[in-house]
Amino acid sequence: MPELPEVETMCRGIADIVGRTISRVTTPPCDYRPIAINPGIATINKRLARKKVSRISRLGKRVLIHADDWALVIQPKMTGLVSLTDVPDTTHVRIQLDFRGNPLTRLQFWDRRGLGTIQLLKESEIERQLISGRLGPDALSISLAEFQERFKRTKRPIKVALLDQKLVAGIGNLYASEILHTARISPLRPSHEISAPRIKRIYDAMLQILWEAVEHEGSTLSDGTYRNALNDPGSYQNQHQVYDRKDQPCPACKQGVIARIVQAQRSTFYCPKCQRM
DNA sequence: CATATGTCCTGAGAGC
DNA sequence: TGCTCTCAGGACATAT
Repeated sequence: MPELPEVETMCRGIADIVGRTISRVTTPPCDYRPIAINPGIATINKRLARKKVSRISRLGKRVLIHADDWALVIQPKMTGLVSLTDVPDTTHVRIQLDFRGNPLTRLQFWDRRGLGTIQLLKESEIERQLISGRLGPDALSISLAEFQERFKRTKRPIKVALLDQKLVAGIGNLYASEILHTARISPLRPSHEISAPRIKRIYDAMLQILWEAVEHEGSTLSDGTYRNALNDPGSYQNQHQVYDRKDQPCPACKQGVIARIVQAQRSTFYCPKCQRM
């Protein structure tokens, strides 16, 4: 489940295509239902062929490939992978970019479950289509003051609020549990009831966890599909304190036992002993 | 407006 | 062994 650290790793992994000229964009034949792609592949190919990639950027959990005044926006969602090297199989490749020059370089977006999406947007449309009303500030750049302000305004449990991309962009189900464990805050606590110093603890934990996870190139879970640009797994899964560790002892307080609960139809893992407030 | 719920999708793993 | 069933969750659509 690519969240901010995994998507950031994907972006860094494809940095080599900056400066390269796209020769063509294709969607390989696929037996599965076609992925959501807008506009169609023929239009995308027409607009991007012969254009030079100017930069790569990330918006929350999306990868943006900029060329000319276009941005190809890839949203990996659950099982998507953007890579210049081998993807797990050839049957779930959803889009491929070929480049002039070295024919071995090609970028593939692979997505087994096909929940991911692909959009081609004018640079000038990014703000209106992707950001305003949809995405809050990025988790790695939001200020403490803005973070406190935003989480003061919702009554939902803090875990559920952390997943709302309109409040802060980039946190997903795995890192939300890890962040709250490091901050020693109960995932059940209504966000607006949490004191400013405790919200600061969550903010600090968010930056610490996300940056550490970026350094570890993300988390590769038991399904093994998430890989970095060299097709190696990430290593942050070895640092997980609570995620998917139900019934194991809490690594922090050594007294509690990790519990799994369900909030907003998502698993939450936490230590009821040391995350009481 | 704020919040809650349903939906999409595939394949791993559980259980019998 | 082979079958059926459940579950994983990001983000949008729709309902309350």
